[in-house]
Amino acid sequence: MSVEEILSLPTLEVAKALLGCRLIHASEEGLTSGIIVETEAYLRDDPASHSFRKMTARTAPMFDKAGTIYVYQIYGVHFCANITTNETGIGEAVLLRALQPVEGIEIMQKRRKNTDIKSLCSGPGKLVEAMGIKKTMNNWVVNESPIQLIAPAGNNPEVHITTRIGITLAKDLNYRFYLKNNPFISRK
DNA sequence: TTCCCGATTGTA
DNA sequence: ACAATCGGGAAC
Repeated sequence: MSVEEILSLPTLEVAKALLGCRLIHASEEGLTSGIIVETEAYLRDDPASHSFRKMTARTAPMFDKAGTIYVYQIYGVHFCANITTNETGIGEAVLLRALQPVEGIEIMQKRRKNTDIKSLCSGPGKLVEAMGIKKTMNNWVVNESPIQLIAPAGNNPEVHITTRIGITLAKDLNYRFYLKNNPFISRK
């Protein structure tokens, strides 16, 4: 399946199909990339979603076309990155929660001040920092910017589905997806 | 304009 | 177990 095809799927399917895809950032500092190993879906009728029942200035990127990047600050400390899904006007997105580092590991380690490869991208705030994703990249579009996405060549990986992490509303929905037995996910 | 709190992380 | 830290969004 091509990236274009993946991004045209319903949000929950995108969250699953993004697993195994390669995320690349060709930055000024150099190129970093990793395999997406963990995601979460946020839907429009989902109380835990920033887009729940309304659009605001902050969440506008979630309502843009599929492939738009939504970057927001959390806890006043960290940033998280989402890939928007669905057609323009529908506020849904997939949160990138963990990557398996592939290229530019030294650059990631420099950004993260951390030498343990397992801890480089094992969380939404961690991967954003390691990949050099900035708030200014909010509204960028995948494959129309230095942020690139490449679909996997091989067959379908085995996927685990669980409840989402760190939320209180709608905490029982099984909207979290990760690659089974992958050591680079945020939590077991 | 005030107030509350979160899709987290690193340290104790 | 808990502090760090700040902007969005709702309430007043």
